[in-house]
Amino acid sequence: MAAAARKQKVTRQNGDQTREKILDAAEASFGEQGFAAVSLREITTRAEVTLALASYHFGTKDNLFEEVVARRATILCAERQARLDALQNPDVREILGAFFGPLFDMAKSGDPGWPAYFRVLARLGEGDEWMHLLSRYFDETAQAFVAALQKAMPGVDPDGLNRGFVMALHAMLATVSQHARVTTLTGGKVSAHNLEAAQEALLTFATAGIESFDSRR
Amino acid sequence: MAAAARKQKVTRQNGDQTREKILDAAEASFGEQGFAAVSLREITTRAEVTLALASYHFGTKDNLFEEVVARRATILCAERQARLDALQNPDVREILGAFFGPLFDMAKSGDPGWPAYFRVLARLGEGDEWMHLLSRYFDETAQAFVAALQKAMPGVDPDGLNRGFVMALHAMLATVSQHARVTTLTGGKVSAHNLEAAQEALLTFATAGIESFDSRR
DNA sequence: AGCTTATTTATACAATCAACCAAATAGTGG
DNA sequence: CCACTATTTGGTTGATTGTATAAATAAGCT
Repeated sequence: MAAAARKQKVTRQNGDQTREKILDAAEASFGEQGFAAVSLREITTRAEVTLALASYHFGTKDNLFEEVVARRATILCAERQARLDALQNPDVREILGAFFGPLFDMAKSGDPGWPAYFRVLARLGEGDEWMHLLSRYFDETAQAFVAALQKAMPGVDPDGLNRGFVMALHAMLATVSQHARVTTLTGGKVSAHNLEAAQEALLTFATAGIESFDSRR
Repeated sequence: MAAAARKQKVTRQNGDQTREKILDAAEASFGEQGFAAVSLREITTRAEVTLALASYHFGTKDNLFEEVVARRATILCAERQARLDALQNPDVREILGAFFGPLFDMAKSGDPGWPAYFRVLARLGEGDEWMHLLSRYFDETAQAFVAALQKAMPGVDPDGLNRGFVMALHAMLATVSQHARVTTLTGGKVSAHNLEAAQEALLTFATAGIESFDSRR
């Protein structure tokens, strides 16, 4: 019955449950309002734990934020890499599909944590304060995708390709965070929450955008 | 000699100068750190005025922020609209050029306030808290451009076009705010501050992206 | 000159913040 | 059972926050 493992698990289980509750609450609040606008009190209240537990489990507010980012980053990047590796001689659309796909699947998974997480990521991309987190958790996978694109488009200027990839990245974040701009701009006619249509539009848009750097077309 | 006008101007001139100083400082700080992370004390210190002058001239912090957004929004939208109106039977690339162009011209104008302002705008676009400001100051012009695109691409699904426009918008903001992601991703090989190259890449990327919604191509 | 108004200053306030700490609790291994 | 460790609690600390206010300054107008 693996008594030792169970005992150890039971011992830490309470603590881990608390950790997760705090991370969930922090993720939701950071996604809604951004890092600076959220207080630890708001997070711990939302998580239904006492204030000091945030310090106990995460030390500082900065550290808590990093752990929020890190928690799902690993899952996300692993899935991306797996989809990329499964492709054989992929074209641009397939590569970008492997890059965008996991986000939409997770957004539609029913776990409300994922949409909240994407809003956190979108905010990460707004300033340079947290650039080191983006680099640490996403650059490796991102570079693999850029390399794949380069292979699919031989002879294309790498600088332009990198610029295009980053632009596609921002378009992606604006989409999966379900940012309401497209809704207000159209007077409510287009909903940011229609992920099916958004995914198709994003893939079409980004594929054409990136392929446009190939002068042979 | 319009003595009355001059007198009134002189009376208010001191006040207007401090107003501008506060707006400049607020613009710079908000751009660097975001709304919530900046204190009024930091702004007034930077502007070399006393704290209470912020309250006197702008009332609340929220109001100061709105005036920061509004100040250059009118200039920007007027220039955009003028360039759009100057076009005759424009294609997609020309329309987007009229939309993006003013941003780059102003970024290169030498006034450091413009880059700071673009960083503020980029932050505005990441959350929904300030959506009403975006709507109030930018929607009218933006809708004119969407209409122009629709005219240049008759028969294209308007929803897709709107989605494409918003995606182009986010790519644009990431570009003109000179966000460092492209720099870190490439290990410093591509600089976010190379506006010439960035403008060309953005226009190429966005044009192809939006034209991709035209099924006749 | 005096009266009025706009601007600026210094100061205060109540609320909130992140971080810290000592004590209490509970579950585990010896 | 006892000692040990992880977890949780309640309370405090000193700093910082946005906003408000009363007094001072200056400048224009009659």
